[in-house]
Amino acid sequence: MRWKKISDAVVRRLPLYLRVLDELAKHKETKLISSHDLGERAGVGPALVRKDLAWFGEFGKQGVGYEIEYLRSELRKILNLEDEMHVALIGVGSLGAALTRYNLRRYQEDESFNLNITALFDSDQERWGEEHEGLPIRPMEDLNAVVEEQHIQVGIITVPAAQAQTAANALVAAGVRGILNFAPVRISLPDHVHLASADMSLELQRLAYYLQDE
Amino acid sequence: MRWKKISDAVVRRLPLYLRVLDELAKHKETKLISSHDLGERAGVGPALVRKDLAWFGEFGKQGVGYEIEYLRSELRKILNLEDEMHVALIGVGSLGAALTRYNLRRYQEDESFNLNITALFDSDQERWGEEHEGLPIRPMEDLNAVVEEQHIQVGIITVPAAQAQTAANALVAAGVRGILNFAPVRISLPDHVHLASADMSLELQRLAYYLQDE
DNA sequence: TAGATTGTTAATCGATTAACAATC
DNA sequence: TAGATTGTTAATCGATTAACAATC
Repeated sequence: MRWKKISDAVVRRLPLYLRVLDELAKHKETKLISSHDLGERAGVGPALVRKDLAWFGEFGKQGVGYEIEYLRSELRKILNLEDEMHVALIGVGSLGAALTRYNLRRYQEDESFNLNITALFDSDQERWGEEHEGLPIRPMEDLNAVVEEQHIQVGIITVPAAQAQTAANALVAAGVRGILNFAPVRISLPDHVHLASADMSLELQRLAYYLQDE
Repeated sequence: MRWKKISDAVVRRLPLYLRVLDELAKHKETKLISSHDLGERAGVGPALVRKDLAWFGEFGKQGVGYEIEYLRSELRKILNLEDEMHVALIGVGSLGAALTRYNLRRYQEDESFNLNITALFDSDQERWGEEHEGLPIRPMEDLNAVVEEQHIQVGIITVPAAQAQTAANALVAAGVRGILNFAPVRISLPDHVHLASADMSLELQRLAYYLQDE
């Protein structure tokens, strides 16, 4: 599939829409949804919902709305969630271990959740061979080989801040094309590798701002 | 302090700037930084750095730049990070426990990090009384009392998706004014309570989009 | 003084919202 | 047919960038 230059603001909303549709599909109460209703549930205006979807095709019927199952399946195609995506996690401290557990559980419980952590790495020699959720903790030296073998496309970084850039470099060198960073530092990546970040301390500091006065 | 309607886009960048300044202050190699250099390290254009800061005052000197220590201390005031902020965490599963550990460590190691988890809650009776990182796990019934006693202003939600809204409601009722949500659902809050979210699955789904073709 | 860099205004760019013809 | 809702274009709104006078 190929659409030219969709803005990131649009791409960020697609998973929100998908989540609403997943929920509705599960309950099977209705077959149809309007842009108004979908927008309300996703926290987005109705015009924006229609505009976002229109970038990718015509999925609705005038006067009727969108068929939930159909739109859901189209969104899964658009987001590239049809095939399983393999993920490597670097840094099996308590946060890394928790995310692994959390992800595995979601993967097992939700048949349509295709994002799966399949390999764990840690630089601490003491941990090598240890198992978490059935996965062995491997040395960083194995990264290249495992990424190739398991067709890993994404890496999650849960190492301390000081080691995050090194971990990112190793992932990039191994051929990963997306990185989700939990470490509280900015990491630099070449243009062809995409970055997502989940930086709790930035979010908390932002909240602190809004707690002032009033 | 009171500035009228600063856009959220601006507020989100302030912690990035602060992080750069913290780092520079630690190494003590230079006393001054230009908007160009600060922007480069934070991943933001120089004009935008100056414009962002100018919302709050005049912190630089023409021809010279910004004094690192001074700007850092001003940003800490602006972001409301001077006083300690107490945080309650709801849902002490592996993720909640990991975040507690992670936060406590940061709090202990970094003298200027003032965000501190001081109370843990879980709805599972089995866990009550159990200790994590020196904090007892409490029943939700205690929330109101503890929030008041400990002057808790922010709540972190790490319960399963199905219980996230209930947890949020309880936090709001207890008087919390900011919530950081890790559960993969949208939660609704009254206008006076601010929301931050760290939703790993949304980020991974977004990455999946960018992994397509090329 | 000459060079550098701020604070700020004006210009540009991009994203959201409003409006409406098409049509189910 | 009448009512509803899409897809899309035009209008608005907001955020970023460029430019430059002020001044250290």
